[in-house]
Amino acid sequence: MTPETLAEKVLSATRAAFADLGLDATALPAETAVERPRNPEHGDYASTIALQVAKKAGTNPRALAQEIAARLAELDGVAKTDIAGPGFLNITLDAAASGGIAGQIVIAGTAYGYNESMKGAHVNLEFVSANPTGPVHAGGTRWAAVGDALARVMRASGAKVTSEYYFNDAGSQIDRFANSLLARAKGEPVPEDGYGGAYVDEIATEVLNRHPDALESENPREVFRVAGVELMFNEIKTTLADFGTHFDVYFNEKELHDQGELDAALERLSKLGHVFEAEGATWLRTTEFGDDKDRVLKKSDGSWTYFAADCAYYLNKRERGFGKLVLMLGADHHGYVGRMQAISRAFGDEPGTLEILIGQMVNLLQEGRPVRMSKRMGTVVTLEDVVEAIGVDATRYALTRYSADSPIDLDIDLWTKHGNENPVYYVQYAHSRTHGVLRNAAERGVAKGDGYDASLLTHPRESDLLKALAEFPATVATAAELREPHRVARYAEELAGAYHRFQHDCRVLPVGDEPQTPTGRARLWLVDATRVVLANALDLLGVSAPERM
RNA sequence: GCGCCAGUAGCUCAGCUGGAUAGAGCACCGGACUUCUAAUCCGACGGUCGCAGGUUCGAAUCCUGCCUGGCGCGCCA
Repeated sequence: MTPETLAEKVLSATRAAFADLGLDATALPAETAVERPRNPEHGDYASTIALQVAKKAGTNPRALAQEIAARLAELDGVAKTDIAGPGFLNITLDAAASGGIAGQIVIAGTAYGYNESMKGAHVNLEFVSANPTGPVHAGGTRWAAVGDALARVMRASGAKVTSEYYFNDAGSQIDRFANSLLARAKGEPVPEDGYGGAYVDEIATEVLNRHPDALESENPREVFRVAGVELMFNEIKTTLADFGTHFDVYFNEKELHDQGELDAALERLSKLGHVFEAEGATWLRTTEFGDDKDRVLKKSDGSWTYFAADCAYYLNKRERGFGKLVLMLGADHHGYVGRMQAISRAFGDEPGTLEILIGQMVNLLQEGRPVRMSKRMGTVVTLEDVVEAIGVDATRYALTRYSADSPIDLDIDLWTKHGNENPVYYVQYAHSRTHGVLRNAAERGVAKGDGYDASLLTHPRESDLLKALAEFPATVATAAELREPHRVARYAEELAGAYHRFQHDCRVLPVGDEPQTPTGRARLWLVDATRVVLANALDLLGVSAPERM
C-alpha cells in the first residue's frame, strides 16, 4: 500500500464517520496526506485529519479519531490503529501490505515517481538567459543545474514544459564586447567599460584565425562583433550541453524587433489604458500593478527600452499558448520582479500566471577562502571552471541540493573529495552497491524469481527502506509544485542512507553454499527497487548513476 | 530610506507548505572490516530554532515590530 492510497482510505473513512455521526461534510478537505512519524512507536503512518477538521465540524478530535480508526482497522493491509495525544491517528500496516511496493517499483521501472500533480499545465521555463558577452558564470551555472532539474521534475509530474533561453546579440553590452575584442586584437588594452579576462583574448585570436584580414576590413568592429558573438554563443551552448542542460528554445530578442512585436505589445497595452506620455517618453503605468515606479517603454529619443522588449517577449510567450510562465533570476536581478509582474497584470493575466524564482548567489570557496570574482580582473568563475574543478556530477548535485533561497558556499575542496563527506558520492555509491548485489546474484545464479513473499520483509531496516521508497512520487510532486528540486536531492540522500543501513544489517545473498531463502529473494526485490528509485532520483537531477565505482 | 532573501548544533544545511521528544552530514570522541565494494555502519557529544510580542489544542513554520548579514532600487542592458 502506498502512502497515497492510504491517505485516500483515511479520507473515505473520515467521510463515512461524518455520515454516521451526522456531521457537516463540508468541513472535510478535498484531499489529505499521511505523514511518516519520526518515532516508530507512532506506527508506520500518522494522520492529523481528526485534529484538522474536529473544530470546524464541532466535535471532539479524539472521539472523531476513534471513529475513523475503527473503520480503518477493518481494511485489508491495516494491522493496527491507535489514537494518541490530542487526536493523532497512528496506523501500522501489515508487512505484506507495505512490502508490496518493492514489486510495483521494479515493474514500473523508470516510470516510478511519475505523478500527475501538474497534469494539464503548459509551462514555459526560462533560465540562464545570459547574453553572449562572456562565459556562463557561477550564478548562471546554478540556474543551469536547478532550472534543468526543475524542468525534469515538472515533466515527471505531468506538465508540458518548454525550457527556454532568451538572449540579445545586438545591444550595447554586445557593442562593448565587440570593442573589447577589437582592442585586444590590436594588442591594446580593453576600454574602460569593456570586458576583461583571458576569454576575450582567446575569442579575439580565434576571430583573427577565421578572418585574417579582419583588422583591414571596411568595418573591423562589425567583423569582430558578428564572429565574436557566434564563437561565444557556440561556446556557451557547448558548455551547457556538456553540463547536461538542454534548452528546447533559444529565443533571440531580435526576433521581437523584426516581427514588430514591440509595437504590437505597445498597442495592446495602450488599448488597455496603461500607457501614457510624459517628458517626451512613452511609459507603462506599472505602479498601478504594484511596481514602485512607472517604467519607460520608448525613450525620448524614440528608441525602445529593454523593458519594452520584456513586454513583447511576455506577450509572445502567452500567445505561444503557455498558461504558466516561470522565470528564474539571480538575486542581483530581483529588482525586476515588480516590473515583470506588472507586465503580466497589465496584460490582464491572473496573479500566478507569471512566476519569478529568485536564486541567491553562489560563492566559491577554496581552502576555506572565497574565490574572488571580478569580471574586470578576469577572475570570474565560470561554469567550465567549476566543472573542471569538481566534475559535472558534483557540480550539478552541489547546486541542486540547496534551496534556491539560500546562498551557496560551494567548497571546491569538499566536492572534490571521494568520500562520504561528499553527498553526491554517498548517493551514487548506494546506487552502485545495489548493482553490486544484483551482479553478484546473477553471477551466482541466484534468481529474483517472478514474485516474492512481501510479508517476509519485517526487519526494521527493511520497513524503513520500504517506507522511504514509497515516498518518492510524493517527493517528486512536492518538488514540482513548490519549484524546489533540492527536495529530490535530499530525498536521495535519505534513501541512500536507508539502503546503506539495510545492506549493512540484512544479508541478501546466501552465504557460501547455503540455498537461497524466500527472505533472500524478497530482499533481492527490495534491492532492485532501490536501484530503480536511486537511478530515477539522480536522473531528475541530471546526475549520473554509475553501476560501479 | 524602500524592497527581496537569509539567520536552526562548533561548521555546511534540511525540516515534507501548523503536529508528537527539532534532524542530517562534517568536525571531535569511542566502536564494527574473515565484507554482498568499509566510498559503509553503530554509539556518544552537541540547540534560548536571531530577539520580543501575537494568532491556537499545538509555532522553527503563520502575523507584527526590532537586530544582523547578503543582494537590489537608471529614459543601462
